[in-house]
Amino acid sequence: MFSIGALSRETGVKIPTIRYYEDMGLLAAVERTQGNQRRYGRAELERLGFIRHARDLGFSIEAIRSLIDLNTHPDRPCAEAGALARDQLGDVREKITRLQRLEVELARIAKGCNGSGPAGECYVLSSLADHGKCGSEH
Amino acid sequence: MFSIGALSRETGVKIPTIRYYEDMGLLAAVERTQGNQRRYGRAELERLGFIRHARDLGFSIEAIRSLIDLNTHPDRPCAEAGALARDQLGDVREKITRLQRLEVELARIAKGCNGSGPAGECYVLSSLADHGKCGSEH
DNA sequence: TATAATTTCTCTAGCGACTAGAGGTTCAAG
DNA sequence: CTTGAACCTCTAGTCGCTAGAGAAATTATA
Repeated sequence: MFSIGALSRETGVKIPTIRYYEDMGLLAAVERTQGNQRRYGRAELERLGFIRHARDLGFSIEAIRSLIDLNTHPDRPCAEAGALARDQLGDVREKITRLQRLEVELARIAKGCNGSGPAGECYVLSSLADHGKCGSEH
Repeated sequence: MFSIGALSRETGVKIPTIRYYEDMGLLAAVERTQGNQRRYGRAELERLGFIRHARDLGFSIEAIRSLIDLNTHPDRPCAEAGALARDQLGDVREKITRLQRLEVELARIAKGCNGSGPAGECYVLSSLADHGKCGSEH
């Protein structure tokens, strides 16, 4: 039996976040001591690990709710889980593409500034004022 | 003289967002008609373009405040603008690195699920439950 | 000029995923 | 049995917007 603090130490998830996951319905409302304090068991430790791992991979709370739902119904087909993972992968790839375009522009802009001149001649500032200087859309 | 709606159409920035930028101090509080409606000129159009461009590149409102500050004091050294751009570039590169690690893991996880079996045997779900299956940290 | 349609005004609240703090209660060690 | 750490609930704040209510101003048409 873990207190919320012990669970937090075990999993690396902060205490208010654990309570937040309970509010969001990702963690069940566990049993309490007579003094109203939460007491967790192995099952909750594992589920919290699952949640944390999914969060680290960028899944939304909403998506995790679906994943947990599947996880607790092992007889249901797993196509939905695969779809969620592929959606997430698509999102990540989109973000990477977008960020790489930004990287190119920012590198170009940052390189143009040697920091020695006055702001009136600064390439960073003039680049921001004039989108036309950018090589691509962003 | 533009109304806020005209400014919005010109720049592609939504009306509530324009008012938000004013609240945040990025756009000056412009003159009003007798009926209290905002009227903008060329200067605001350009500044809003600057803001939008910087936002598109991922600069925070806070960073943009500094950039605008420099922009309106052309006599000051531009080293700060360069530093802000390099910070932003560093942020973007960090995000890219992180997302690329996620991409690898997600691709591995998603690939393991052909969607035909029951959730009880789903590779996506078991991967989420067991971080140890991951090739690297994330 | 009268009226109707559109735009604008301010203000409040909501999004996602937490995080921080106040003020009070319970637990565990000595 | 006292002390201090950990816990409880609740509210509000973070960021960068976005949506909606209800009222007032502006613009277009008859």
